[in-house]
Amino acid sequence: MVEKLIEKTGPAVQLESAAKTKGERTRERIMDVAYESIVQKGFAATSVEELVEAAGITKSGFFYHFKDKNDLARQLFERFLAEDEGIVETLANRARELSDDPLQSLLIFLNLYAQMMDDMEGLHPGCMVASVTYQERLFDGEMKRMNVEYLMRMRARFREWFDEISECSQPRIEADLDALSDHLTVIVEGAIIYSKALQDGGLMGKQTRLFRNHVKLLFGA
Amino acid sequence: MVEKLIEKTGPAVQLESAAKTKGERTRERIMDVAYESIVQKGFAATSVEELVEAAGITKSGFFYHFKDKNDLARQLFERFLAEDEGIVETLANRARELSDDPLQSLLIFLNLYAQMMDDMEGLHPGCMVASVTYQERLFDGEMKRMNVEYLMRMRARFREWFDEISECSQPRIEADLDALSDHLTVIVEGAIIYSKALQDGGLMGKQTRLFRNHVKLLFGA
DNA sequence: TGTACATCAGTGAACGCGCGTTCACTGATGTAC
DNA sequence: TGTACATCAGTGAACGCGCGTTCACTGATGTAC
Repeated sequence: MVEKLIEKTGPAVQLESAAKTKGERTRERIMDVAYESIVQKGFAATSVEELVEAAGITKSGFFYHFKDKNDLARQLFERFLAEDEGIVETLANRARELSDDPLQSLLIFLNLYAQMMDDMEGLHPGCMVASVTYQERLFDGEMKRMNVEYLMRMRARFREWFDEISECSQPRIEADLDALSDHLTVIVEGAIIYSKALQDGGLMGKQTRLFRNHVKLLFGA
Repeated sequence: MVEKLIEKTGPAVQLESAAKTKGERTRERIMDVAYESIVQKGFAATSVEELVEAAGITKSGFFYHFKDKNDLARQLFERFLAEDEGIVETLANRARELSDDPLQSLLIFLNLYAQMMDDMEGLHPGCMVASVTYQERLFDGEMKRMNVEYLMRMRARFREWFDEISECSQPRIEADLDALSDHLTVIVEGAIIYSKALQDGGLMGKQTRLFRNHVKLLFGA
């Protein structure tokens, strides 16, 4: 078992997931059903009772794994943010490999991102951000801080990218690069709400491609 | 009193608001404090108790005005949708008056809309859409239907505008006009979440102006 | 103008249900000697 | 290899609190005659 793990070159998260104990599996099962329920009904409307029923344990079993209900929310949010940033990181790296030109690589990235959304065709982890934001009072300040820091990292990432692009090609009209750096996240968050309301999973990919068009028009030859 | 009302040329809603009875004033006071609380903490986290305390009545007084808690949500959502569409209608009409060219009038509209957001600098009624969407299970199907119909009317409104624009000036690159018609609503919804999370009211106006830039780049000379 | 009745706009107390949380206990698994 | 102990991963029952909701009642205002 140990030898097999050492052969792996993946991140720490993979090592952990391979060496799951019974307790860890249960804990993750709770988090899985909780995630599903929270993005669909919101945190307040998700009861511990229904979670433990879906996870096949008792209520007290839940409190063995989580200090209280907020603790579950915090851990869920943490896991989601890590996943989401992992995806963006992966797609960004792939896009960078496919082109040396920053504009081209961003356009490739946006295509990859939009494609991923098309494939998802249902729940997007980004729901969590909106969920947390709309019920912030329920959660502790730590979650709010995590949320802000996540958004700032996203902003910084795209701001850098746009700075690189600006060095090569100048924008067709004056551009607010800070606002533009937030724009993708804003669009994705909005598209999630919209697609949830209309029950139309194809919307998110389309909205992302509009942002791609925008960038293309702004910096394209 | 009556003569004064007849002189008014405003919409029916103004006539109503001028002839408020005591009960209607209380009802609206409840709705005002409820609105504030719901967009800040969500519907589930807003208790009837705190609402009646803020409104200065007793719990039973609340149930004199509303059948149950969902009834409050439904009435609030109805009021919000009417308000929001009123604003869009007003700004659109003003923009149409200021220019005969559909592209120019849309650009003017977007400026007016962005300016309104700058002035608001805090809560935007659009919060309600996200609030409802994220807690849909709590509400009845009627609210969901209202939400969908609202979004479809917004889509249709902008779709028409873009069709007009397309007749005059052709897009610089191929454009998905349906997606583009949703784009403003998507951006506004996303920007509300973003600005709530970051406590930065200036974001919504900036994000709206990005959409304006997008349209300008796409159809501009 | 006064009286009788109806409606409006609530009050106050109580209820019951579900929720998050606790606590004493337990069988299974792991570890030391 | 067997025994003693510790930790893991829970169980089951109970609790108390707050919430939405109900219901009998009431003072103030409006209306008919």
